[in-house]
Amino acid sequence: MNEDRVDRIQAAWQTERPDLDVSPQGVIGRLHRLAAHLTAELAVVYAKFGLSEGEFDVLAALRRAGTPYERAPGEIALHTMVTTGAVSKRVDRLEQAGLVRRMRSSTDGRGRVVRLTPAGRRLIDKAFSAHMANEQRLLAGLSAAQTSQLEGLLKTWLTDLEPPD
Amino acid sequence: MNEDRVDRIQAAWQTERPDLDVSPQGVIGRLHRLAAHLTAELAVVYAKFGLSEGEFDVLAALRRAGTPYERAPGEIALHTMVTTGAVSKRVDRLEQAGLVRRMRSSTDGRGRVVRLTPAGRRLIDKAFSAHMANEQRLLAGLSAAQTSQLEGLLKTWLTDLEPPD
DNA sequence: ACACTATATCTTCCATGGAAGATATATGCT
DNA sequence: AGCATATATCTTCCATGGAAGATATAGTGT
Repeated sequence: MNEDRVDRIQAAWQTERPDLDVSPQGVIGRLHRLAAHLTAELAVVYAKFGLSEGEFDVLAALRRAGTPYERAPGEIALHTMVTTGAVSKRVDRLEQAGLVRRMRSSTDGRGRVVRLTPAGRRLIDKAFSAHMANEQRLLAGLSAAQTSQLEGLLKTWLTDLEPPD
Repeated sequence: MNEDRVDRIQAAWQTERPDLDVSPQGVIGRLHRLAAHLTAELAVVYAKFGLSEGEFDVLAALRRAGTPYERAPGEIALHTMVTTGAVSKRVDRLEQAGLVRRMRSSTDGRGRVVRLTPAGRRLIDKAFSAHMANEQRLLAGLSAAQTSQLEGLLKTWLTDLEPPD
């Protein structure tokens, strides 16, 4: 197969540090570059709906919770892999934009609940459809067989790194 | 195979948006989660050497350039996938720490050259060895065959998304 | 040589998120 | 009940990086 940027990086290390086995970079380096490119491509679509990646993630987490489209901030933090401080600020911005509302938890005085407004629901539904179309496009370079093989390998690895619950 | 977090997210979307094909998330969602976990794990090792990820990347780019371990800031920006503004600040910090020096380019009055100091060279050599050991560890959950299959698929995809030079 | 445009780097301003502290409420123990 | 500890969220401070403007120098056409 043709040489890509990661191959060139590996070749350079091979020359400079022949004592090391740099083969892990073949996987980890490429995964990082892919993630960076994908993130940038996905953000283009979020921006069409006036959203940043973080805001999109929060709306998506609320939307897929199902009616009444609400979750506690701590729960959102877990789903979106950021701290509760970050969630707090994202929710501030979304609330400002009228896409979510903050309410007191009915069961825990310390708790709050973030709920999608009707406008938030409409926006995330449109944005998510466009998001999926975008992801399809980004995967178009792989055949169905390659995609499913890749999915299996990523799942195996992720399960290893991210123990169940 | 067992259900992981991404499966659960997909199942939720399937229920909420049965009109959409959310299969791309099986690959893209997992890739993002993996990248996030790996980034965090790798940063632990950088920190042992007093480095952030960005600083490590700059030192690594200089180190693998070979003697005399120097590159122009713009070149570093390309290699590390950040803007020249970010490189400028990273180099500020590294220079402050005595790990690199900035010099005028001998061939272009506009250009500067960033060069590893002997201390920088020593540090990145130690840090990079530890980094590789860490990457080996993170890949330990996959067999050699799985790793090489995964590498092939990622390379195919990356080549599609990141056209050669 | 001069003017215009292009390029390399740096600077400034802003957005975002993490870490740790602050606050309010819950829970458990005596 | 009362007190200590735990928990949920928010706030504050700081680090980092992007975008666009500022500066210096190159290159190009006349």
